[in-house]
Amino acid sequence: MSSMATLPDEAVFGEPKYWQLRTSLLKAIEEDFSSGDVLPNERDLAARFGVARATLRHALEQLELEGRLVRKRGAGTTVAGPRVDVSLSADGEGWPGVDLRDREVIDCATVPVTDDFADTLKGRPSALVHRLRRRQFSMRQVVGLECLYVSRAVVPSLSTRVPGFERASLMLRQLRGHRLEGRHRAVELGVAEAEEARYLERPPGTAVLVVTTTYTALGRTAAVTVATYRADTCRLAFAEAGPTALRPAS
Amino acid sequence: MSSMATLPDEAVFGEPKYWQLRTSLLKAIEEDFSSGDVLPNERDLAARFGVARATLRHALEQLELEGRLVRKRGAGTTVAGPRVDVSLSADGEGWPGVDLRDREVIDCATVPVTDDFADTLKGRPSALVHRLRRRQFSMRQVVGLECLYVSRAVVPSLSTRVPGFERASLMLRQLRGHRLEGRHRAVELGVAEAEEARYLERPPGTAVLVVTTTYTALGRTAAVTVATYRADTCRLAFAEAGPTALRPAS
DNA sequence: CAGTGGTCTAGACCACCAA
DNA sequence: TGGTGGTCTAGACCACTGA
Repeated sequence: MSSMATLPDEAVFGEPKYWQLRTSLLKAIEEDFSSGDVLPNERDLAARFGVARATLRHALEQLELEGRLVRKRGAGTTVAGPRVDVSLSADGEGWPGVDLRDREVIDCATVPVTDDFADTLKGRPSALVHRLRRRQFSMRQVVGLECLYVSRAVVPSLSTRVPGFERASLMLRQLRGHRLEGRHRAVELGVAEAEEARYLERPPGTAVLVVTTTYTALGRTAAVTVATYRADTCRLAFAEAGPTALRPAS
Repeated sequence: MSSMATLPDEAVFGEPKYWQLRTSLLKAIEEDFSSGDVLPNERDLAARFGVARATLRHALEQLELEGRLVRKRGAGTTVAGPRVDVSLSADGEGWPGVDLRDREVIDCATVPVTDDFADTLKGRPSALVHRLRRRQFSMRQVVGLECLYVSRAVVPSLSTRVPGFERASLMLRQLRGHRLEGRHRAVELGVAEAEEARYLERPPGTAVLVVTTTYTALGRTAAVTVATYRADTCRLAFAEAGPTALRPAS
């Protein structure tokens, strides 16, 4: 605790106060705290460092973004555990995964295409696509939200009579029946909108890693998934597997 | 401009003001502005929306994190262009890339291992590794910083007489001489520390996408690269290439 | 130099959680 | 119900950019 009592005396000029504060706090939580420990409340901490609460909060925000702290309204601020590895290549050898471990179907329906995919995914006769939304867990914690759009050119019809859960596995089975011709992935930073945020059990505006995967089959874009993972608690792992998967050095 | 003049009348309760503000601004910059346009200054904007400047700034911070705005101290706030695609699989079929297009060598030296890699990378006789730091450009803009650590078990010696630039390509050549046995990648969110931030031409604390790649050769961890990309302006693309690269559907 | 975004303060009130 | 983090305000000063 002592090491977090003060700011460095010889203030590094040009370094904003909130950044020095972050560094001091980071050192403190690494040395004097461990995963799950509760930090003093913001007002006390601010007083102890001799700064305004807003300044202290600025530092805490940084550390939360880095996944070092977990703050909960009404409760308190605790030291975070190490990030959870989310494997993106487990499903990886092709189509989206079907295994139900750590996955929960939210809904599966046929809906109008959202603007972004209109050009790549739209089937001829109509502008409808199948949409499967799933929530992904790891270590019993919500880590991400996965939204899979499937073109009707690939999976033409889907009975509405079947409940969402079974419709989901029906769709995935049909999808896997096709030969996958290509896949493309992109990762970028985003923020969770209201609904998304609720599913992730976080406030709106939370930073998320957005993984967009495009699947090609039958010579066209057959499906697209947009998966968002909590940036504070997740690390995305692309295990490019064993020796044989790689081209030998030339 | 008119659409950004006010907050929605029927304030969605439970939605914080800064979030409504973000949404209004986002709509405005999508409808009434285009890439490169300059926004009114923060004091004017705050007044126009009838909020405190801090609240307005909170909204702008969100939009900046999302890559929709670019704010520059002393200059102003402008609407950002689309994110730059950084291909991580171009080098991709194996060892770190050697091509010099869009790459600038910062330095190449033999240094003591940094704590994090001590266990995985350390060679027997000493705790020294080779370190190559490069800056990566795309469209003439700095997008990332790449730091490659190479075990001395794989590249034993490296003349200090040769200047950094040539030493770099010498090292890479030796590295590529080995057969690559495996590779592992992870992506997570981080923030740029002071020095890192300078290279990226951003203030400290800037959100970055951290890509950690581990290379296996000679039955051990031969090299590790830690690459950081500006999260606001970059999208990481993993082109998993053509049809043949994928396993046929079973 | 005037104008911009960046930092910091001191204080208020609110929404939520746990005892 | 008391204490926590979350939001918001009004104002000050600083550091930087560009004409």
